[in-house]
Amino acid sequence: MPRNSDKHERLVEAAKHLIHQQGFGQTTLADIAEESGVPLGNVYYYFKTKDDIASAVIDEHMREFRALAAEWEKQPDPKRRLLAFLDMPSAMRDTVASHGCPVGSLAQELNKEHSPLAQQADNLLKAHLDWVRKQFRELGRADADDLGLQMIATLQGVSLLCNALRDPVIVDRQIKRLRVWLEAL
Amino acid sequence: MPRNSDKHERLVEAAKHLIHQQGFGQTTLADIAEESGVPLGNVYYYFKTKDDIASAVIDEHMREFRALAAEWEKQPDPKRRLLAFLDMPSAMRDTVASHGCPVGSLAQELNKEHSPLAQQADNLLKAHLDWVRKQFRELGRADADDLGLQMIATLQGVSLLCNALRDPVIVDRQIKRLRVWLEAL
DNA sequence: GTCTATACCACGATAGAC
DNA sequence: GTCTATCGTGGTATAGAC
Repeated sequence: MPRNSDKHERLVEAAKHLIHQQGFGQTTLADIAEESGVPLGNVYYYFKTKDDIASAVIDEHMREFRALAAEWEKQPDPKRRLLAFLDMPSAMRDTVASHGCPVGSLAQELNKEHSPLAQQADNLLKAHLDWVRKQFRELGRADADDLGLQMIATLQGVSLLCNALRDPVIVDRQIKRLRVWLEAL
Repeated sequence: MPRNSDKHERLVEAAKHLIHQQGFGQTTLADIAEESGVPLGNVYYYFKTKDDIASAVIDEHMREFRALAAEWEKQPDPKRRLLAFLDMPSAMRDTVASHGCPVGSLAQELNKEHSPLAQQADNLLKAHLDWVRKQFRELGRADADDLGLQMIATLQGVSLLCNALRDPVIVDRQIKRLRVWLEAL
C-alpha cells in the first residue's frame, strides 16, 4: 500500500492528462511512468493492471466533479447553479479544442471495448446528466429529464465538433447561446 | 490493381463495420481478414498499410453521404430536406445505441492520434455540417452557420449519450424535438 | 518499497512459394 | 493474383535483486 509517498497520486494525475490527450488505447504504461517520474516496472507496485489505472483516473474525475458540484450548489437558485456549471466548459475551451471533452471522449472510447471500464465511465457521464436534471426539476420543469439531456448532449456535441474543427470559438458561441436559453427558460 | 474481384470491396465493408463496432485501434487486420473471408497476408495486396484501409473506409462513408444527400436534395424545399436528413439517425437508432455515430466516434478517436487520418475524418464531419448549413442558408436564415452547428452538435451529443446510456429511445425523443424545432423555424 | 531486466504476446508488415 | 509462414516491434506484465 502506498504510504508516505505521492507516487500513486502522481501516476493517476499523469494518466489523467495523457489519456485525455492521446486516448486510453494510445497511452502506454511507459508514457505514464515517464510523465510521472516513476520507473516503468514500479508502476505495478501501485496498480495491478493498466485497466486499474484507468479506473483510478475515472474515480478521480468523479471526485473532481463532486467537488465542483458542491461549489455550484452554493448558488441560491437552480438557474444560477446551471449557469455556474457552464463556466466549466467555458474555462476549458482551449483544451476542448485540442483534445475534446475528457469525460465524453473517454466514455466513447471505452464503450467500444467490452471491458467493465465502460460502465464506470458511463456512470461519470450519468452523474453530470443527473446533476443537471436535478436543477431543472428544482426549477419546476416537468420536462426536466429532456432538458437535462438536451443540455449535456449539446455540450458533448459542441466539444466533439470544436475538437474536429479545432476552433475554440465554437465553444464560446454555443455556450453563450445556452446561457441565453437558460435565462429565458 | 483489383480487377474482376470484389475482395477490395469486401475488405472495406468489413473494416467499416468492425471499426464502427470496435473502434479503429481495437480492430486488427486479422479481424478484417476473417470477416471478409480474405487470408491475412493477402490484405496487403490490396492495402499497403492499416491506415490505408481506414482511409478507404472514410472515403466510402463520404461516398455514401453524398449519395444520401443527392436523395435528400430531391425534396422541394430546404426545410423538408433537413427533415429528410433526420431520417438517417432515426433509422440508425439501434446501432447508435450499441456503437455510437460511425463518423463522430471515428473522428473523435482519430483526433487523439497524430495521423493525417484525423483530418480526413474531420472533413467528413465537416461535409455533414456544410450540407446542413447550406439548407439553413437557403431557408434565408442569417444565422445559418450557428443553426447548422447547433443541429449537428445535438445529433453528435445525442449519439454519444444514447450510446453511453444504451437507450435508443433517447434518439427518438431528441430527434422528435429537433423536428418540432425545424417546423417552427 | 524501489528499480532493472526481461519474459511473453499481439499485431502490423514482409518474403516468397505457387 | 493468391496464400502461408514468419519476422520485428512495441507494449503489458513479471521476476527478482537491492
